[in-house]
Amino acid sequence: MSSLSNQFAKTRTDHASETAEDYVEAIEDILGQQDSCRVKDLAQRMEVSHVTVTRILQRLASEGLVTKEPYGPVSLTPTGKQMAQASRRRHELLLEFLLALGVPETDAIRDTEGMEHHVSEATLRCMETFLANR
Amino acid sequence: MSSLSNQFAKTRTDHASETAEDYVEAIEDILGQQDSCRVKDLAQRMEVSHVTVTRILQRLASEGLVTKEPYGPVSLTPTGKQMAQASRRRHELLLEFLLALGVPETDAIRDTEGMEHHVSEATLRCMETFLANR
DNA sequence: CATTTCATGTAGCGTATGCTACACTTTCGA
DNA sequence: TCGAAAGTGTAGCATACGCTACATGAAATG
Repeated sequence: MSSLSNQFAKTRTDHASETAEDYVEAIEDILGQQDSCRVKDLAQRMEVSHVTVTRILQRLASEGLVTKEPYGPVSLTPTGKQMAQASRRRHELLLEFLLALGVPETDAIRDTEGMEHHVSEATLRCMETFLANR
Repeated sequence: MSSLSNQFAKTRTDHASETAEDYVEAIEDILGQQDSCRVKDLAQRMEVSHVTVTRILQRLASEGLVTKEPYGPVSLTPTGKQMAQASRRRHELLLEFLLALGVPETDAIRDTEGMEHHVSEATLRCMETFLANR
């Protein structure tokens, strides 16, 4: 029961790192489609105002995940890239798993967004096993 | 891709209702174990200060989910009970599913806490089907 | 090259959640 | 029954994220 309570607390203080993961993943994604990632691109993608993006980018920069000059484009640091790729792996694996489970694509995509930050390595491995043996 | 972006936005504004679900579920749980649920019980359970609990309970009361007199115990309204039971169903089903998938109990419990608020009805049904056909 | 337009930055506000410190109620035991 | 202990409330602060409004930089266009 204590692990349960611990998790309640953890969940609540982890929103900042969830946001970090969402952003670095989005940045990597955008950079895979176009040559630069701008505040505007992120604002559109995340459906928030550019102000919110700017502030979050400042925090991510202070955490060493992104680099950005004033009025310049956003890029990922090596640490940021690493986080983005780990996040992406979870994202894609989870989505594939839900689809394999029979979840309609619309729901699977939606659920993946919410769930991806809460899936442990252990669970990911079980999902991989499930996919391999299906 | 737009449903993906929509979900980003939704995820970010849904923390309040996630908290509501956590709390009503915890309250129901506590009331199943003892005759009354106090601020102190919730504070211990959620591992936050009693101040945080008090404030959240005020919000939940204003939303019609709980009732509470000053210095008195907490109880669930019919609406609150309903939310608690729906939340509990998701919780238990998800946990059972993860265990059936082979996830170690410790990880399964932890993951369930984080994921339960992000699992759609569609996915829950698929998990039920999986459990039935295993 | 000037002006308009688009992108970005900053100021300032709101909500939700977290805390410590202090005040007040309730409860319990000497 | 009265004082200490436990529980609860309130004040005030911090962080994260959301916004609008306004200022400024950059880019595009006539």
